[in-house]
Amino acid sequence: MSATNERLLDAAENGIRLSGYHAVSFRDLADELGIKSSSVHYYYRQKEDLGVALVDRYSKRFFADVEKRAETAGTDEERLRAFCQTYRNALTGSDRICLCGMLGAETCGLPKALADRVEAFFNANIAWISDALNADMPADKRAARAAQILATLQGAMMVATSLKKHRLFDDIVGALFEKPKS
Amino acid sequence: MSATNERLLDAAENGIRLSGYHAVSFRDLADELGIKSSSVHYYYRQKEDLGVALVDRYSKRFFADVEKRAETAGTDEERLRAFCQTYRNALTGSDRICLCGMLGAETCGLPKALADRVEAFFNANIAWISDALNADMPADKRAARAAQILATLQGAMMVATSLKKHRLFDDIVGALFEKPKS
DNA sequence: TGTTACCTATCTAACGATAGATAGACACAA
DNA sequence: TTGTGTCTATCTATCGTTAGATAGGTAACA
Repeated sequence: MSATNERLLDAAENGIRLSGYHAVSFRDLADELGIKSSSVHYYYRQKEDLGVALVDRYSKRFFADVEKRAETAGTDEERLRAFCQTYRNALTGSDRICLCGMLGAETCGLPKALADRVEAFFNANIAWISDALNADMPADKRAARAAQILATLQGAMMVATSLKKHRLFDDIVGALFEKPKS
Repeated sequence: MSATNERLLDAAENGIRLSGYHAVSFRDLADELGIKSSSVHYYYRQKEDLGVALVDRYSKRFFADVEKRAETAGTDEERLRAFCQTYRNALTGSDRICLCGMLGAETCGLPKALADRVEAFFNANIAWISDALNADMPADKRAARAAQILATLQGAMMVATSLKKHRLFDDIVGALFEKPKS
């Protein structure tokens, strides 16, 4: 992949994570890179293609990061914390919500191929978390708990950036791990 | 407020909750109502004004519904459940995520006046939930727990609609109230 | 009563800006 | 010479927005 292509994906990812799919235009991306918008079409024939490539790269990087962090984790809870840390890093490293969080909200207004990738990302998230949950939890409860963790992470990013209080993300996710007083 | 004005707000709210602020145009709204886009400008000079009016109406209706449901609630937990029920009804009654959930994700791409209203909506949410939380919880933990509940609700709407599994919302929110096994 | 003035709600028509997209030429490197 | 990457130039469609006309209703006034 060429350097320009990579810069293109970077710019598009930033823009979408900040303001949404429909708020990002080929012209803006081209201007940011110092090229012409027709050159953007050279890399991605349609905007939809750019979106799909974006989610693919994002998803690949995301799970690579999760796996890397989970490698050194001993317990189930440590694996879960590693997962949440990937989200946290995505937020605090860029002040932007998850790419798929944004696209997930916009689902109904997206090209089908793009919406399908986002759906796949979420399903993979839930599958990963389910695996990390304590095995003595019944299977159906594991799925619900996994979905809850995913929803909390996504919602926490959205609320925290919207309120411009990034610490809120930590507070929210921290409460997720709190042991109930016995 | 005239009937046309009301239909206008309805159409705009539906569109934004489905696909986002930038995906909704005055022309589309006008077409849906069977009027001209210039007539939309008669009611709202700028798109920003329409957005602000939309959040104001949404917020007013939202808290009216919450209060109505909470009226008959005896315990703190019942009040909280009433709050969540308002969200659930917004989702299942329309297959759309929260208006402010969508706008919150798009915050960085919105006119400031609009982003401010969304922020105010979330702050009011957190304040309401905090009040409903058990008073013997320390104040700072109440705020974190309130933010967590809000984030979970918002995230649950997004994930559930994105995966087209609306039952998932109930599973997620249900897990929020689950008593830990002692 | 008749007239004048304003208000409401809509229209036609157009503005400049921007959207996504395409065709074809050019330069350069393998 | 073939492919890669970028350009110029352009297209059609749509964006938010504005100006100005029109018709009907209401209210004040002579």
